[in-house]
Amino acid sequence: MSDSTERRTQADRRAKTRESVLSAAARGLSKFGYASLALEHVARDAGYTRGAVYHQFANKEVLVLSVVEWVSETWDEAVRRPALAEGDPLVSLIAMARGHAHYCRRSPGASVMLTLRVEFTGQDHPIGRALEEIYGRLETECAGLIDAGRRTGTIPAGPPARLTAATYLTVLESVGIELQHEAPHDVELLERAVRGILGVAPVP
Amino acid sequence: MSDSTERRTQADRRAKTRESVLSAAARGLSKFGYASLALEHVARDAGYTRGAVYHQFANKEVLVLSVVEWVSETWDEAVRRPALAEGDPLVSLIAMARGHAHYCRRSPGASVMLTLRVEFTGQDHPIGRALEEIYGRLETECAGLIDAGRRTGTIPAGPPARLTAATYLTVLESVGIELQHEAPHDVELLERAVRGILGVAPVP
DNA sequence: GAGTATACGAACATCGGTGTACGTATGTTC
DNA sequence: GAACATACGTACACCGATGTTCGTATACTC
Repeated sequence: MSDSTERRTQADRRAKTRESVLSAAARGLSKFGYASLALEHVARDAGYTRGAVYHQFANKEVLVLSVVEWVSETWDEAVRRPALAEGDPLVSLIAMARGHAHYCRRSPGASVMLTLRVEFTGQDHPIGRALEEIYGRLETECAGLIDAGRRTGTIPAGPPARLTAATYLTVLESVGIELQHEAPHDVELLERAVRGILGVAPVP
Repeated sequence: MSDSTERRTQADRRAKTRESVLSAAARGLSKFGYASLALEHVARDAGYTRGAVYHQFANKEVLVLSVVEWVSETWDEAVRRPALAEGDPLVSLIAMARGHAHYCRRSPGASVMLTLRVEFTGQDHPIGRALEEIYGRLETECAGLIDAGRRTGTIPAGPPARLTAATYLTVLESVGIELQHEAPHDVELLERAVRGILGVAPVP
């Protein structure tokens, strides 16, 4: 009988377990944050015990770092790349905002990143450093887009590109999460905020 | 000898201790959040031991609730009231944003509130409820301002006032904190974001 | 100034959570 | 199918942090 509990190969079994645990850990992190995240709860939520979790991940820190990496890659594919595929810098920045709002609707990924960032900023911790790395790269890239748009003339002059980019990203994150269950106004309000930061006129 | 360690009356002594502990707890919360906040660290930072803390506050939860109340009242006086003193609703909303940016520069209060809100949203916890209470009132008030401004015509139509207010407050909080060490661009970028959300033209 | 209340420190009991050691069951290789 | 490797569960040791108890010093009352 080809029951659902049938997992033939070990690689399959391993992959399925890791995915379940990563997903449960992501949900847990978005609700409880790192410090209050109990691996017992994560394991239960994934349908296993802590033994399985510790078999797949060396420790709590490694598990969460894996979640961060996983979320980061997912977001890259779903939001960043499609937005960058647009030709114009301004169009890219707005597309990224709208794409992010849609991403927040269906994935706890953004909540995970925000929660961890709030928890670890100002600390000296591997997870904090991993987040800084990811956000730093993104900030640099967005600053580049802003600079390009300003040279082209589609984006008016304003505060330093780096700070404008930091503001842009912070707003993306917080507003996307705040309004994640308020479609369709999430997209509308996020675009309004972003246009304001960039200094371009409101949509008509 | 009138040394600095001289505290005559008991009420004075008590008040001084409570203030020191509250202030240390606020700094600690903004850095570590609730779960990772060790009362040993707070007491040390305030110049006492845990014994003093537990003498003044029943437990960790009560201490943090006191911090929340204290921050809330401080913010009210420094930011909300002066802004509401302005006649026009739109002017009030912008004044509140600018005032908040200044508040973030000098006080960890906003960081405390953000950290706690991220940590407790989605939980059923007294601290979470206290925050909901405070933010709910503020949101209602801001929604009222937006409605008023729209009736007057200084604020153009847009998404529901309640959601617009929620977005406004989220942005206030996150941007204020993100740029707290980036004067003078903090005020500039925060005003840009807020104007965008409200749908009013960028400042010239 | 003797007695009482308040402020604070020190030591202890307790608990939730992490990480580890070990046992069992399910695949894999020859 | 026998020997081995991998997946997972169970039980235990350990640690940090909370909250409580009790002792001591400082302020108030009469």
